[in-house]
Amino acid sequence: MNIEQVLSAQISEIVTSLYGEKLPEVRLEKTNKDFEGDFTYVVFPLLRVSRKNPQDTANEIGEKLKAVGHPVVAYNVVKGFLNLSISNSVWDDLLQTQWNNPEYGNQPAIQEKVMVEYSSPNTNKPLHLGHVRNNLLGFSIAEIMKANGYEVIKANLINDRGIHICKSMLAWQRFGNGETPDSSGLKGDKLVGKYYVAFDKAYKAEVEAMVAAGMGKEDAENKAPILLETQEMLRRWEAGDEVVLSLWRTMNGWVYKGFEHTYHRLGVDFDKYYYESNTYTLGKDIIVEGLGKGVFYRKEDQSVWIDLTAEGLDHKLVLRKDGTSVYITQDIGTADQKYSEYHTNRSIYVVGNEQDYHFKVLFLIMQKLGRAYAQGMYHLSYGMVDLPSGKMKSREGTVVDADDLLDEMHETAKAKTIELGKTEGMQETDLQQLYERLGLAALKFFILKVDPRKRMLFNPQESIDFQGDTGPFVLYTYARIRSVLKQAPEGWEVDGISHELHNTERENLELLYRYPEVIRQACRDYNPADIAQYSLDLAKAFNRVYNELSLLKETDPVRKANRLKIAHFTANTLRHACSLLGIAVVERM
RNA sequence: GACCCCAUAGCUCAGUUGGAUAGAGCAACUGCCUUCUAAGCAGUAGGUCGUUGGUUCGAGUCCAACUGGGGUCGCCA
Repeated sequence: MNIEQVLSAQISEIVTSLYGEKLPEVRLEKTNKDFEGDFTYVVFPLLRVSRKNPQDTANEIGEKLKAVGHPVVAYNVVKGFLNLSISNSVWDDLLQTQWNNPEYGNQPAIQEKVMVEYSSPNTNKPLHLGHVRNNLLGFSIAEIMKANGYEVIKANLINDRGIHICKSMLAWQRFGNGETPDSSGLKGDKLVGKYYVAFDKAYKAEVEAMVAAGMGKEDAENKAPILLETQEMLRRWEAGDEVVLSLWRTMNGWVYKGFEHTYHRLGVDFDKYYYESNTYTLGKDIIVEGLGKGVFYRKEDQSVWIDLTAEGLDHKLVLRKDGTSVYITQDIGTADQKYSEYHTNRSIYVVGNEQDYHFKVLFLIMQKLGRAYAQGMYHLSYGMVDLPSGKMKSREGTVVDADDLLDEMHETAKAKTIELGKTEGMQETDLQQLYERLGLAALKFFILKVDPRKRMLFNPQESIDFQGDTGPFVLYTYARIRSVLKQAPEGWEVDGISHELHNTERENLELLYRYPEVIRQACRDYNPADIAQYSLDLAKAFNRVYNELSLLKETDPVRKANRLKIAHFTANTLRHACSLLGIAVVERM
């Protein structure tokens, strides 16, 4: 039972005895910084039963709480706010039992499995900043769920087939002259992306020529020879044409190699890969099942639909008139497949908010089909990363390439580090690792500290900060603590009776105390930003301690030991929080 | 046209289930390194929380309308 629960129970009991009314729940808040106290109880809602003014009501409760003896040692009342000060022994107890616990914050294992599907790239172009946000969110959510006791399966559903890949393939056939990643030195995904752009260029030229020759624009867009040829290529792919399949395998192979490189550098990984070339036929049998159950209906043209007007949505096509599947057909089939393989209690889809409607429909369909697991499906819908000029568009080249960005971050980290000149005597390999980790930390923090649901702005003209509320700041605080601890003399960990805590120490401990709840909250909200914001608060709190008080030079051995324990505890927690964000700490910077 | 999301300081973002005088960082300005890492700390300045109503002891937070931005809307994924 934590302190809030103890307090809530005490208050509940006091209120019942004073006013004879049982409270549904007692809500405590963290006391505002400008007031004395640790927790605040707002008494306004109580006035109805206390029949006294706010001051008297609060005083009455405060007096009784204090009389209990623990944990409240003092209180004050401002208007209707009852501010409670908690005994130092609470913080001391936390410190002595947890300061050296590297697992602090982790929740006990629960018997629940969750699949987190993220990344899910198309294989016709390289990854850009939008994918980076997806990857970082997916990875972080997976880590957060693990810390909350879930068994997590990270899945990547690769969109490896379809008209867009055929576009790259056709353009390569036509303009590529046999170019390969080896022959050109280009990363595989970049090479394929290059031909995707080449296709678009050739296509636009054809359309333009046809329009100039007098054809209507829409007509031209549908009848451009290069497009017709691409559609023919897709038909041959579906028919199992070995020539097409072989080219498809080769080019996808290049892309996977390129992706693997970027994933590895980003530090994300997967337990399970799904390929749409395998899953795109799934779901048709479920459509039949749904027709039998009356969930779907068939139109005269043989296409199959679901009527969701009762749910405030629309009619939605689930199978084309020619019997081929659409996007949602696959997702219906894949959902069943995932469940039959893993029997997950929850399934999280990390996908952009442009697909909000799609997932709303998908989840409804699974429910109507009577799938019990539908209850645990969740769409982690995140906003786009916009540029000052607007949306990123691959075809138009207005994208921030993931690899380029990572290189840039590395170089910036290097320049800043050299400028500060604190890395004397470090090995070259260690320095390279430092630059890479710093650059990644800056990027990851920049992305993860904002609410996933909101769209965010990235300005390539302004480099991502290394100062202020940033990843490097958190790493700096960690490295600073490590540096101090390295210099601490042997045997500093003396035990002793608790003493009066300095304000900054107390605030540091209060934050440490909150960490497990932050982890639970981040899981409830599916929001890594909770962790990021918290780690900033914690780092700031420690830096205040550091600036106001001596650690190594403290003469009182017990105070010194406790202060170093706070430092150690903070470092552990920062490292833990960083790991949930996919950020690796550095021992020195 | 219908539906969904968003709007907080010059910029980028926080703001717990409705609570006290709306907070950080960046940019600007002022202090603090012959003492544990100054990628830090302390401070100054910067706000009609898009607008107008409503709900109530209390609204940045909830409701409605409006304005502005983004997204989606039967055969791309």
